[in-house]
Amino acid sequence: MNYSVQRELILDYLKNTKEHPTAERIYSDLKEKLPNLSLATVYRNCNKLCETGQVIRLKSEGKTDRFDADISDHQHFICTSCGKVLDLFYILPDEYVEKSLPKGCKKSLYQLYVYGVCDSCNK
Amino acid sequence: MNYSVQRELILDYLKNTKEHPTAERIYSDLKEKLPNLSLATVYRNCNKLCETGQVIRLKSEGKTDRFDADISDHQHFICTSCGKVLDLFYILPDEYVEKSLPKGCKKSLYQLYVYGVCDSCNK
DNA sequence: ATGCGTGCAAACGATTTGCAACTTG
DNA sequence: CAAGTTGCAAATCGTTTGCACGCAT
Repeated sequence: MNYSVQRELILDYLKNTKEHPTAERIYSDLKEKLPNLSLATVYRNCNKLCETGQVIRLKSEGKTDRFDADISDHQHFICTSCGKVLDLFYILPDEYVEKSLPKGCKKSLYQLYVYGVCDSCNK
Repeated sequence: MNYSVQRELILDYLKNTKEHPTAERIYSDLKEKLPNLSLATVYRNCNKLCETGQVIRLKSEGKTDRFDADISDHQHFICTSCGKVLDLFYILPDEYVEKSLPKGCKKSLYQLYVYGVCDSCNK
């Protein structure tokens, strides 16, 4: 994989946010620095970064996927009211998950989504 | 919400399968009994059944969502090779999940997706 | 020089919507 | 009769792809 300015900036952007942004969001925010960035490039790079394991793709409440460059062991809370995604530091006990797998299945990773209403929406 | 034959058959169909079918699948299978069923009707009814909590919508590996009328406390294993979705009977300890929530957040439900390779794909 | 990455516009595929006709209560 | 539901086709929207050009190695 060759170096590219776009990819570097996208990864930087993702590493410096806690927002779990959509591709569209990454695109519009980076457009300032890279005026002729295209949305397709954002998608292409996010996909590559996912393949290399540097980024995680999240299925959020709506239809739009979100991206996260925090690849440490953590899960997500999704607000069903505003759609916001927050980090959740609940770690599942591996042995138990392992035991509950259907026969013959090998697990690679898991994602836990907790749905609910966030602090600000509760008011 | 009024009664409708279509909705009843869709719910019946979902209750009698372990396949976690896509809308397309429900549509083509029910087409035999209801020759002029339309895909839009399947989506409309699955959405309504989700709203009333009788059905759960699953974000699967690919882009197509799947539906599940088993609303008991269970989770899902997704095969990254063939896309199959299997039930997983691992129950998260509620109190721990509760404790890990960001401040002020109220949880309603959670979904755990374990990714990996299933028995048949392992061979 | 060769191939990888880009921007653009067009294509794609899953899901939703507007509408007129038909059921349901 | 009023409101909810349907089938159809068209619209929408997130995401991907083909292409010609430019940059990395």
